[in-house]
Order: sequence, then C-alpha cells, then structure tokens
Amino acid sequence: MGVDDASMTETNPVRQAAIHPAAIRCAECPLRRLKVFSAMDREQVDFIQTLKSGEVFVAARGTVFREGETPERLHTVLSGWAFRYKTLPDGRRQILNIVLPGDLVGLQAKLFDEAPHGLEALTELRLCVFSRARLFDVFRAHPAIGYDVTWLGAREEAMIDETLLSVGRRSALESLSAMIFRLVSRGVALGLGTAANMPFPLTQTHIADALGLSAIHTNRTMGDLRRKRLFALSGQTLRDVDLPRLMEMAGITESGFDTRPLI
Amino acid sequence: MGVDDASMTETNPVRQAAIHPAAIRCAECPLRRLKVFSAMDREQVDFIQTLKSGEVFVAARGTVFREGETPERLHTVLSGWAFRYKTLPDGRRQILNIVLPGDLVGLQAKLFDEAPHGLEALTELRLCVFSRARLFDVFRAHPAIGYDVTWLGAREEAMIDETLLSVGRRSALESLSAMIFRLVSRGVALGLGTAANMPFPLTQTHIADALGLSAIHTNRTMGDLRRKRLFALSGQTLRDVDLPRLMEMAGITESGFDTRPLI
DNA sequence: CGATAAATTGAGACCTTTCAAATGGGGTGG
DNA sequence: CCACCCCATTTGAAAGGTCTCAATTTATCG
Repeated sequence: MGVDDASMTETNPVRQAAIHPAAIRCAECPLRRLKVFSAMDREQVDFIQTLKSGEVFVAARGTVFREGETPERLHTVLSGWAFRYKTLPDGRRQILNIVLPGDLVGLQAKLFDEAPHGLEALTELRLCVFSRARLFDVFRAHPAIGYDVTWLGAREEAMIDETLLSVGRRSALESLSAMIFRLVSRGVALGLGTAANMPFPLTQTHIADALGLSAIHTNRTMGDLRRKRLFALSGQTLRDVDLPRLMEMAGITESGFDTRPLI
Repeated sequence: MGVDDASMTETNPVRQAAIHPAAIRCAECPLRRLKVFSAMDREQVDFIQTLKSGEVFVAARGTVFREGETPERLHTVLSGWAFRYKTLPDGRRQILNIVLPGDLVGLQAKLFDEAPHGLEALTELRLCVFSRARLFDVFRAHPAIGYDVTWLGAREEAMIDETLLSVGRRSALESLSAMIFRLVSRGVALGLGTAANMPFPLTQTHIADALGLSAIHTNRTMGDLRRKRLFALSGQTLRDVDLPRLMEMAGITESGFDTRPLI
C-alpha cells in the first residue's frame, strides 16, 4: 500500500489528505458538459482554473473534515456522494444535507474559521480543491463568480429549508418520500442514473439521521413505501422510482431547481 | 385613517406595502453603532445608501411576502421581529428561522425568482428596502459588499443547520432550551434586552411550528422549563433567563456568532 | 468462508399528538 | 368602566407514532 492509498482509506486523519496535482482541467471538466450547469465564459473558466490547487480523493466512509476543525480548503465535488452533519455531545447525529457532484462545500467553514459541521464521504469521493485564502480575491477579480458563490449558498440553504420542513412537519412516510424524490431528481439531473435505476449509497442509518428518525422506524417505513411500490431497493441501487407518486405523498408541488453555476 | 396606516395594518395585501421615502440615512443607522456589526468604510456605507430605495413598515402579524410570490425587494430588518416559514399543502407550517434586526432577507427569493418561503412579521416591522434588480451591480461595484452578502447567507444557513439539529435530534426539552438560548443571545447582542428582561413576541404556536412540536406539548414543555427555573415568562417578556444552564440542557458548546457585516 | 455491518422483525415503553374543555388576558363596543 | 368576545394558554385523558431493547436474518468484504 502506497502513501496515497493510505491517505485514501484513512478514516481518522490527523492531517488532511494529500492533494494530487494531476487533475482534470476545468475547461474539460465533464460536469461542465451537463445542462444543469449554466454556461460560463471561457475567461471565467480559465480564472477558476488558476484557483484550483489540485484534487483530493477520499475513500468511501472517509472523513473529509470534522466539526470544529479549520479546513484550509474549499471544495467542489467532482464525483461521488458525501454528507454534511452535526452532532450532539452524546453522539446523536443529524445529517444536514447530501452532497453530490457540482456542489460547493466548505463555504461556511471558510467564512467562520471553524467548521460548524463535518463532512463525510459516502462513496469514494473526488474533490476539486481551492485554496482557502483566495476566496475574497475571487470576488474582487470576478464579481460574477462571487455572485455565483452566493447563488450556490442560497440554493443549499433552500434545500435545507426543505429538509427542515420534512423533519419538523412531515410524517416518517412523507419525509422519506420527499427525500427519495429529491435525491433521485438530483441524481437524474446529474446523469448519475435514471428513475428506473439509480445508485444509492446511503445506509438506512444515514437516512434515519437525515430525517430525525430511528434506524428501525426508517426500516419499517421503507418497507411500507416499497410495498406501496413507490420504489424498489436492491443492494445499493434504487429501481423503478415512481417520482410523481412520491411527490404527491410528500406534498411537494414544485419539481426543484433549474440550472445553476459550477465553480 | 390615512393611506399609510391602511398599508401598515393590511394582513392580506394584494400588492406590496408602500415604500416610505423618508428614511434613516445609512451612515446614521442606529444598528451600525452596535458592536455586533463590523465597521465599514464610509465609502461603502455611502454606496449602500445609494441602493436603499426607502423603507417599508409592516404591522405586527402582517405578511411581508408569501411562498411562491416574487418579491421585488430585498430587505434588511431595521427593527422588529419576523419569521421565515414554509407550509405543506394541508396547512402544516414549519418556521425556518426567526429574523431580527440586521438580518438580510429575501436573498433566496431574489436569486430564485420565486420565494421558496414566506416572511411574516411578529411585531411591527421596519424594513430597509433595496431594489431587486441591482444585486449584481453590488458585486461588481463593491466586491467587499458582495462578499458580505455571501457571509450573511452562510451565517443564516449555519443557524438553520442548528435548528435542523434541534428538530431532528433533540428532545422537546432540549430543543426549547436551544431555541431560547439562541434567541436571547441574539437579542442581547442586538441590545434588544438582557437575559434578565427580554421582549419575546412569539406565541407558543410559533415556537411549536419552529421546533416541529404540537402547541400543546410546547406548552407543557415550557412549563417544565419554567418550573426548573431556566426562565420566567410574563406576558410578552422573558425574564431571568439562565443562559448557562440552557446551554447545558441543549448540549450547546459554542456560544454563537461573532461580529458580522451590516448591509 | 468466517467476520462484521446492515437490514429485519417482535414487543413493550415512551414521548408527542389529538381531542376536549376550561381558564385567562386583552381589546372592543356600549 | 363593564360586558363580551376572541385568542392564547392550560390542563386532562387517551390514542398513536416512534423509540428502545433484543434477537434473527441477510449482505458485504477480505
């Protein structure tokens, strides 16, 4: 096992994972070809390229950073699934949101010096790394990109608002419907899969922690939903997801988000 | 009764409330004197002044904007309490966060064209109004202010993350402790009152909707907390709030936020 | 093919909710 | 200044959704 592999499988890192200089060039970023991401000037893409200090790989189940740490980096997810979370002193955990490719993470940590939440990988994760210190430079040199950063922040907040509505006011059945609906919708938009076949690396414990439920009750509720044929779950993949009915179950009226910037 | 008074007491406005041109000048804004707000260059303050198109007053219990509307404005709260909320088709409501003086609201609505949440006044509200269309100009002309906008957005998200942790993983007793703690801390920082005496315009139904509880259970839980002498509540004011013990009850370890920008 | 983690299933306890109804406070009209 | 009304707060009692504890079965991984 080489050094790099060690850093990839490290679940409890004393230091941060090594940055790999060999990296995809922003102009060729496969994400940028997706239509969920709005077009961007060549000049801006080139500027973003100058900010990119490399890439980091984190193994499935690995920790990117913990609550209270001061991560030196800001990342955009290139591929893989992850989640942001907070915990209580006795260990109870709340998953704040699921992070997918194209999502910008670490903004709060950047602004507050101390991350108010942790970030953990669900699958192997490939992250684009930006140096922490240069964020303000971005705003100065390219106001449009600064505006985009704000946009992405507002979008993330809107997603959390939705989750808060679920956790606070929806029943377990409704919450779960809403979560599956949103996740599959996002996955489809990102080309990760289809409603008929979508990779789903979350464990029932993750779902429970995201919805404020116990793992056991999550299990029973998923059973209900499957029996109702709202989706099927085999191994780590979701099949035959009935988006329209999930939407109705959850009381969701707007389908979701439009295009967004990619930084 | 004049036209202005009518617009103030309108609870169900077909149009938006009238903008009052007579307004406090930003340089003399009383909020700016508080030490929670970071110092700002005279030049920037003057620029913000040029963005300010007036002020709006909303009566207690009045609606500022609803879910799905397209508010033409962006506001900073000058005085008063309000809350952001979302609802489900059958009327269940989740309060997302409590809005206090200095908070910037409507950013999401601005970015998404359609507000994903509503905003309602708890007390009489005085809002500083910025025109919707000029937000990007701000980023271009004053990158530092754009950066501040992002900061405020990230701060709000961090607050919602905390609430999500409460609603998802804290017991009713813990959630309520956390809520009172945060609200009183914020109120003290803003000079709205002290731990010994703080105005508290929320109804138990509001608290219930913010914490995902029923109003009845909220009532019983508040009774417990009062019996434990963590605070007293007479009319619309909170007295003798025991911040340290509330913090411990809620499992909160960091006291909160530092200074922040005022826009 | 063991070893460990995840998913299930059963059963009873418990926190919260719902349904009902009483009490209290504040505002309004007389 | 008082009667009356509406809304928020309380309190009681029972139903119910979720949780915890335990144990079993089924995947996953080296």
